[in-house]
Amino acid sequence: MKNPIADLNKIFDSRIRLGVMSMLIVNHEISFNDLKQMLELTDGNLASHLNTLEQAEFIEVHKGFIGRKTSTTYSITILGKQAFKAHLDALEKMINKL
Amino acid sequence: MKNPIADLNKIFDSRIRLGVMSMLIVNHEISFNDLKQMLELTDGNLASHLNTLEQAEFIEVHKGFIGRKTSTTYSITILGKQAFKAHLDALEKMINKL
DNA sequence: TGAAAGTGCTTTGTTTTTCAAAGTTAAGTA
DNA sequence: TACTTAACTTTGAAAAACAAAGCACTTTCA
Repeated sequence: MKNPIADLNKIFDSRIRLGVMSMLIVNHEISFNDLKQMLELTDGNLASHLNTLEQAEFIEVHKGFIGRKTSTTYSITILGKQAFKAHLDALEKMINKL
Repeated sequence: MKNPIADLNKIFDSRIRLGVMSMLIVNHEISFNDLKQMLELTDGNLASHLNTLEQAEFIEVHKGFIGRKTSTTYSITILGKQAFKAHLDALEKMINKL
């Protein structure tokens, strides 16, 4: 039998990063603030997880405005989509031995 | 909208513990050694994760023998089964907004 | 105009988690 | 008696998670 966890992506071990990715798969673009509120995180905590995802090139940042207020939004990259789907597939495989 | 990660169990953030649980859901009883080999872990690392799961009362230990050799085996508890299933449900819900 | 509040960070420092490696105990084997 | 295997525990180091505070900038409100 094969190691069942070998294909799970270490980056997605984190509930928070998993949450960010799942939100970004559903909504094309989400603001920092919305992520913060939905996931109930402090600024620093969220920022560091977003940073990890950005380093991995799984998400992209867009600096913009809403009216005249600054607004930073995030979206998933193609690479991120692939990695996330691969992770979900691996999870599914691991579990569907049930 | 509700916090999508609120129902994910922190204990299952770990790939390793996730792997242990998924193996124990499939196979009623597994030895330390088999887990070690399947998940490709060092003794200490596996032992500590098993310990975490045991503390949470998600798994049970059975000290026994194979022939005259000692053999420690592990099995999932009812609580563990519930917690794992709840976690998988939460994951599914989170993801099935796709 | 000036204080307060919001956005999106970075910095700081603590706590927690993760691991590998080495040591340990107890039993089995050559 | 030495060596091996099983299943740990201990140690220690590195990485990760996190809250809180600070910061730069802007807008809003009294």
